[in-house]
Amino acid sequence: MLTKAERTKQFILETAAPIFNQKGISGANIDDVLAATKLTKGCLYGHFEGKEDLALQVVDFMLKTNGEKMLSTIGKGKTAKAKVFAFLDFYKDPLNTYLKGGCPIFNVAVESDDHFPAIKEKIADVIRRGQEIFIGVLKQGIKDREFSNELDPAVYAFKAVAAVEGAVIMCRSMNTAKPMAGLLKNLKAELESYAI
Amino acid sequence: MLTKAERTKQFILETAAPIFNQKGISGANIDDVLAATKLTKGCLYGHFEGKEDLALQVVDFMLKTNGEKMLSTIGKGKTAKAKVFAFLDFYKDPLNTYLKGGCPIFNVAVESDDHFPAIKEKIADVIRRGQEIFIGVLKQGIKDREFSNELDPAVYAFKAVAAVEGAVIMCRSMNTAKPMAGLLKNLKAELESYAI
DNA sequence: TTTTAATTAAACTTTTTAGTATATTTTTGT
DNA sequence: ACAAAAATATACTAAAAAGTTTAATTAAAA
Repeated sequence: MLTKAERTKQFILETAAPIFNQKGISGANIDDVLAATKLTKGCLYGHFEGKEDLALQVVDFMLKTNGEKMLSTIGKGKTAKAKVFAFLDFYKDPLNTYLKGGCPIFNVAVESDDHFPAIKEKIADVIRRGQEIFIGVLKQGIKDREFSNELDPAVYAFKAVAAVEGAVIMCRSMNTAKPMAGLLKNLKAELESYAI
Repeated sequence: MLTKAERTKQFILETAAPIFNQKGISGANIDDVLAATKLTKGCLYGHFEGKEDLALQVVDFMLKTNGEKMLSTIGKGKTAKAKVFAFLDFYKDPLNTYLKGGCPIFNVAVESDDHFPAIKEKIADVIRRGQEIFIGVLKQGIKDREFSNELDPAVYAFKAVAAVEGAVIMCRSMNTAKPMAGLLKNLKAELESYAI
């Protein structure tokens, strides 16, 4: 069992995550977190060195959580096609993401791009690992004769992620999930066009 | 000719734009702008009411500039296909965007999503108008027998923008333009598969 | 059931950033 | 050349956010 301190720290991270995901690292502030957790400064500073430390750990928490959810989602698919479809459907309701504020990877990617090099590198790692996994699934699908070898795993994996994530941002801005549905149908149809 | 005041204001906007585009609205600060412009507070506050006013006008400036560049780019294409290709190539070098820091539309979209409703609405308008134009080009292409009517203009337009913009973010994070090349080739090939 | 760990409460200091004021100097358009 | 406009220099104030301190209280693990 977790100690009280560990549970509190976890609770802070869980509560701070949507705040940072929505307002960004620069936009979020300690008082927001204190208000949301209803903890005091003394307590928060007992668990984190300061805002920078908190921000870093919140980012780590969001990436870890996102990775787990994603892996568990695609893990449910037995075939390569099922895994890809599961991935595609992960953000099928972009207005209502499991973590308030959209996809943390891309939110943090945009903000860290130019002036948080350490965080940027973490995001880059996550993206690269995601691509490797996606490509691996597609290659397995080709090996298993699920897909023809006309399918280019690297290109499809990159396109699928870029398109879905770009779509999340567009849909959230326009406040409509509609175009996402058409996109997912299209990306699924494209994959199926390679089915043997 | 512009008055001195108008030229200075324009200069401030031009200089502040990359700062806001890179650091975000929350992350950018007045002193950054003063340092970059080498102007004094008295001067800056003579042209803008405060940071919020500056941020708003910087966003307007970025969106206007982006729109002009984009329109002029696709305007160079004579055929629908050429126009779409021109759009696709707009961010073919995502590490080196005309405005430092990547695409301002998506950067601002991500940041404004949850806590700058007025700016969010501006971005949504820009995205909607962009989609309308893109769809219009594709419809014209179908009308002109450039493309078969199997092509779904709304779906392709949305996918192309989402994918390219998502790719810009991914490439910038990973510090490589490589996957963008594969994506563009693929999106072009897909469009050409509808050529009559 | 202690005693150790965690948390609160409240009043602070510090730092950063935004914003103001004004007399002086420089530039511009006429 | 001159009056108006623009920008500077300097020295502020104000506000917001970060971070500190410590004694008192509460809750948890041994």
